[in-house]
Amino acid sequence: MRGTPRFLKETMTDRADSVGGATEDVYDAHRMQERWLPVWDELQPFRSGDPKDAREKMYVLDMFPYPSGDLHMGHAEAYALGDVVARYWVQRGFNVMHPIGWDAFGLPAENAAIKRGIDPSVWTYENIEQQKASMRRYACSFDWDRVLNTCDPEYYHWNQWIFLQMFKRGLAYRRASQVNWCPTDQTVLANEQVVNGLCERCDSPVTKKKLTQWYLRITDYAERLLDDMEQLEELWPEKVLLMQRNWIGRSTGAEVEFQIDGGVEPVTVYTTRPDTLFGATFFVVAADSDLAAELAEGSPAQDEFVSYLAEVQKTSEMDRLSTDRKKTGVFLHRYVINPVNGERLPIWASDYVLADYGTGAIMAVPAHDQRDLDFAREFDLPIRAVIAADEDPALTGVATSGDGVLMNSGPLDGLSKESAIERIVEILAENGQGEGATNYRLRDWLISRQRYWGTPIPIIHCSNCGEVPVPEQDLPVELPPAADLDLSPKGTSPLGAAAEWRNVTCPTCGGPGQRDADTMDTFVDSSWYFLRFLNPHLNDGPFDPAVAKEWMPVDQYVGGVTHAILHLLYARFFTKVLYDLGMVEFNEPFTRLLNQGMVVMNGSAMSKSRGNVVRLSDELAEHGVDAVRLSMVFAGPPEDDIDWADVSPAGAKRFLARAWRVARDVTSDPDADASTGDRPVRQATHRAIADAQQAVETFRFNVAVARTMELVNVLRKAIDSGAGPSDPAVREGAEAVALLLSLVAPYTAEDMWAELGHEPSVARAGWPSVDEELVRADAVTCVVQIKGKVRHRLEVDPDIAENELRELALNTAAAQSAIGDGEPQRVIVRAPRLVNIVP
RNA sequence: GCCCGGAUGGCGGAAUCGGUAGACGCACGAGGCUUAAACCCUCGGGUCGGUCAAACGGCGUGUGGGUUCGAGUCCCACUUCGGGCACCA
Repeated sequence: MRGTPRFLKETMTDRADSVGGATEDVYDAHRMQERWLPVWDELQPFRSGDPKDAREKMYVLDMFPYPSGDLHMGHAEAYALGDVVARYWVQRGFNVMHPIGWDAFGLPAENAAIKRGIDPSVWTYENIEQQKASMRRYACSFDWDRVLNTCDPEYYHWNQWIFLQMFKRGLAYRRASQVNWCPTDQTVLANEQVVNGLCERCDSPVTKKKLTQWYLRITDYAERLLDDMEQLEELWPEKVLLMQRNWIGRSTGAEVEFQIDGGVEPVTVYTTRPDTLFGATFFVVAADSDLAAELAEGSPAQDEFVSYLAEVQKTSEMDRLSTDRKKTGVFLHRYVINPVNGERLPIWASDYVLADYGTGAIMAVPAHDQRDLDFAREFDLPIRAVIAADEDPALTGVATSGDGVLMNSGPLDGLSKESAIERIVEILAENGQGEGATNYRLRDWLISRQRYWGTPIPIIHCSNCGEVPVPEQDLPVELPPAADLDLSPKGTSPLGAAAEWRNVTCPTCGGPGQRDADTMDTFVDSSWYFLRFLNPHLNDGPFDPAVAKEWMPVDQYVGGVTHAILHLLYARFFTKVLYDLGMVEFNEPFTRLLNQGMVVMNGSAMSKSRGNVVRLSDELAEHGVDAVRLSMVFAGPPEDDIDWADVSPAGAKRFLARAWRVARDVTSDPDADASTGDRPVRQATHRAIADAQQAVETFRFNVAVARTMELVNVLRKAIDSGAGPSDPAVREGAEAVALLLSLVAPYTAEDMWAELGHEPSVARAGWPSVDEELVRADAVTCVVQIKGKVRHRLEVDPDIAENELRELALNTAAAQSAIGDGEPQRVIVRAPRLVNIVP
């Protein structure tokens, strides 16, 4: 201990010498860290690239970090948990690949650059070096030969390459649409950057703006993204699968064609309730759709429509989301014809219909859809019920949307909802007026960003040839130096000002062209990085398909639930695209997924503004790496949040010191024959190993630690007042503790291993084998219940026969007094644990 | 509003299949070691009653009901906390 006065240290050393001659007598976490780090650097116990390695392969992956400053408590938890899994499988004899890299592109680097006038790359690489050093000290079992940074041209080269493959197949395309716009930062925002309608950076209300942007056609994969989740059942948290299902949002219904009165082209609507078609009393198109503008053109309502649209565009996202907002809209003085009954329905434009879902137009059935009803009541439009119900929606203001018998619906009258849907789809199909259809909530992925620090989009715009892909041999398109550019937000990409970089000749016609000035969303980077780890420096492709066949898919992925939707969905999408390109033979990238919770403080997320940030570096300095890691792992189930206020790294350290002293106290030789040792101690040891093994494999790491603690308690007692320090069973137990602890507290485990006379590294020493004979108890306690209440306890042989146990139980005084003279009504025997007597 | 998940001592949490509720730890208390303190070692504790202490008994896993010989675990209703989605037709 660093603060221990000198004279005390000497006293303790004297005592140690008199006991057994151990070189160190005090558990000193910092001494251990200094002692073992260089040894591990030398041994590289977690290198995984040897082609001659015969061990079975296992790919364990932690979500890679964004390099914003040094590691924090969240990292400490995530990497401690991932490390337990990786180190466990190494001990079990697997060839574990456990790589790490940096998700190094992104806005914080650019913000820091603007603020301090330095190059984003300088800030980024400095942080990476700092985090790398911290991870090394934190004893993460990473394979340091596989490090990658997504901001390296050798990495984003392949972002561009994959983008071009998608572009060639029509999966990457540019279109104009309404996007989230931050008026302060003058930039487009991704959906995930809009928090409660506010810009996550500057908190200004987000509005919509029509811009031409690049998209990836993830909606083409909606069906497969949904269906392939079957493979992940039981292997991914149910919660994540559910969130993904909801996000994709499949719905089934029908598309119905409506003729515009006096028009030529029909308009199609999507509805999940085609059975209510006879209840349609008006028609609504999204105010910001092209169709609305076309219909308004030349109509008496044109001026009104134009000012309404302007109003809608100005409306902040926050207001738009408010639930009790009044419905607004404009009557376009145009009509559509209801295909089933020929009725003329007035067409309205409103912002409650979304331009980018379905067809951007709906048939309104106010009696059976709350939104339509609200709108109808606002503008005095007719309401016609077509499903029988007790209440009249026109009077109550509450739409009846449940099941019921159809009425006022011609051929559908008297049918149930289900059969009416079936029937109407048949009728529409026969008349060529519609068909059954499926729709998804999922939208195409907007990937272009007006930012500097990202992957340039490898497209050249040419006035003759249009969008021309940069030839593959010219990749990567590297970022121009930041020094000459103004990175401050101004609504267009900073790259636009890099004239020399931007103006190029068109690869197709040789005429003047301009590079696309936008960069890619950083989620592109993380959508395939797990494949790049296989060959992080490969020059002629993103990865080697043959190597991918050996290692992929990732056996165990570990990361925060914050990425439950976006990152995991995008990575699954990319994997399916690569499958279609013939580059991989699997269609799901992550076989098993473990979501760890967050580290919070006093119930809320740590943040500077709350002033409740616990600094990892302080905790490490005070308690040592192992104690912090152990605290994280022992605090509770990995998927639950950890409240640091409830965690005791001091207690963890106390336990580690206790374990360490047990190893130090062992006096037998390393080759002592355990089978001659004390049987109860041996039983405790083997039971602890068996339980811990089971617990680790089911992610109950806290339980594995508890079993290790129990074993240490048994060993402490055995040494002090039982079998004694020379008993071989005590050595066997201490060695088991070192091996169990090697997953959680690598320094302590290594030091114990050395104290026990073994060579490093304990991390590769192998998992102790369990002797089943020792796991079985010699005697178990059997409870005798009378009507389900415990009245007596018996010590019995674990293999006792049911009859025998029954007799024993019936002969107890408790049973006798309960039964009296007669026969018991019922006796339930569950040998060897329980007998329940019902008198 | 819709969809999920949870609720166990002062606290974090354990508890395969419905079968001894509260493992392990934190905090706390008592004792031992020590001139003393810290460290360390041992012991204690759900709660109410009972007792010098114990034995022993009643109650007890958010609330109310149900199924069962037996429920923290299964079913129904509710309370409450947390998460996701949110005008998706």
